Amino acid sequence: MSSDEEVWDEINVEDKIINTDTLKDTNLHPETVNVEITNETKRISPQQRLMRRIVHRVHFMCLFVHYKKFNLQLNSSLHKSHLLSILPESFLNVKHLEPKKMAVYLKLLSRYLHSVFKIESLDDEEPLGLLEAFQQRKVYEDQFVAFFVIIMRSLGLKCRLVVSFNPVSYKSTSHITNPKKRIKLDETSLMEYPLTWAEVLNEFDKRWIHGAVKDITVRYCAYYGARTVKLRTEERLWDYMLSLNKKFYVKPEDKLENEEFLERQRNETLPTTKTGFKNHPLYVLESQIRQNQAIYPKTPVFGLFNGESVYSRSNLKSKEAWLKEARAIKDGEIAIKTVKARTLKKKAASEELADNDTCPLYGIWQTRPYVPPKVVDVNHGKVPRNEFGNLYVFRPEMVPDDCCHIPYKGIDKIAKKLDIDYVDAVVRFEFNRGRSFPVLEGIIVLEKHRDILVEAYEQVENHKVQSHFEEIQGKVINRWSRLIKKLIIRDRVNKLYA
DNA sequence: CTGAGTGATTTTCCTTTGCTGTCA
DNA sequence: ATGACAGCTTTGGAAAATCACTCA
Repeated sequence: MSSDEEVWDEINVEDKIINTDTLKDTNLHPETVNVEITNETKRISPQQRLMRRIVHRVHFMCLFVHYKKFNLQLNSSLHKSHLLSILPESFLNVKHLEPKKMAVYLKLLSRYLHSVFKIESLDDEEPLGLLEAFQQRKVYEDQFVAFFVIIMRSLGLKCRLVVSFNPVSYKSTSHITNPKKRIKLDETSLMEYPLTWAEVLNEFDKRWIHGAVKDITVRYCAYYGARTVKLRTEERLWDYMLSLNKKFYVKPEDKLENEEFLERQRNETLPTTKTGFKNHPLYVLESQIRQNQAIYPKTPVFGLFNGESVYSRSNLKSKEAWLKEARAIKDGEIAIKTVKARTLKKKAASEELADNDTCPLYGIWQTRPYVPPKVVDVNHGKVPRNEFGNLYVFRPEMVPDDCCHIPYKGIDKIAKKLDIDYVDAVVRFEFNRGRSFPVLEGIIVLEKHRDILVEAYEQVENHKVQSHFEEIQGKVINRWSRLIKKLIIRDRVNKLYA
């Protein structure tokens, strides 16, 4: 980690991206040059902001990948046997200890490991690998924690490597030039759980890496909702990285912990400042309600802040936006709010429709899960379709019963050839030339046709690959035979006339 | 030092079903 | 002939967030 950081420290983000665009802007207003220059120096330019964001992201991803790999190393049986070999016998019997005894045990183990390994800082030297570090009994802090985790895991205890990321922030230069770092083995939280922990603690973002990856920040931040969450700049990137590692089942201890996290969030004390309420994940003040938000129901009131009631937050969405989440508006529901809608330019101005300029918004309590259209008769039936002759499949659950989505390119032609009824699948909308257009990916067919279609598709694809191969093979053979014929001719000519 | 307030600037939100020319 | 496909052009206005600052 420290090596990563050194690398980042060397990059002076500010200096590299000053280009002519910013100068051009200042020159546009010669009469206000002074103002412009002070603004220019005080506020970072869009280019700088972009660069910082990229640096932030790359740093974040490097940390993520580094620790994921690091953690995988900790399961190696070689490391396990090495570490177990230096452990006194008294440490080996650790299963089924009471939480309190466990805490004592962990303290002793930690003390013992400290006596064996010398912890070095990583200032100048190239860090040693885990194996060399073990042999030389010299480790840096990450490795010390790693050894702890290895021992725990080889003794059959569940142990996480907890890593707190502190990627360079793009919000303030001080973070880029002086990243503060604090790594320590925290033993207090070990007391609370029968599970064993090793953690590497850092300033705000705390992540769990353990094959699967999990965000456990809530446990460590007192003001998670009011403060910490807002320091996150790349929530979408994080969600994406997590989704790559998602496990498809929830282990019992995870379930328990997830509940604990929810509980912790709920129990977090109300923010004490107005800014603390701004964009708080749970609470909202009526005066801060946004255009696409509403307070419903008006109970419970969580408390008072400056004489204002504190409510829970609920977002409103348009019918179309709900559909993208596979939810439909219940019958007879009336919009909570109405906002101005963006009416796209009609082809002819005269066709302008008057009723199109508002957008009704609904809350989640006014919706139900989307029910896809039914196949009328499975035996002879056709795939249902909407007024445009296709189907919305924004989410997997939006595929009608007895139907399936085959997302292969070119599969529609095969279905057509086999005379199988199908409809195009609309997976999202995209904007182009000021208008939105559906993006089609694959087709929807009756479930009973799936196998025959996929088989046919594979055959066609195989055939394509095969014929491409044969084409190339033919060319190669042709060239070789021409070359050899010509060589034979040359040889004969040489013999006859040389 | 902290948080409310401020103005300039950036981001988000809303929407929702082509056209044309080229080439195999 | 037919159909696949690339290139086209790149909404737009309002509201809210964000940033970098000031001030109490």
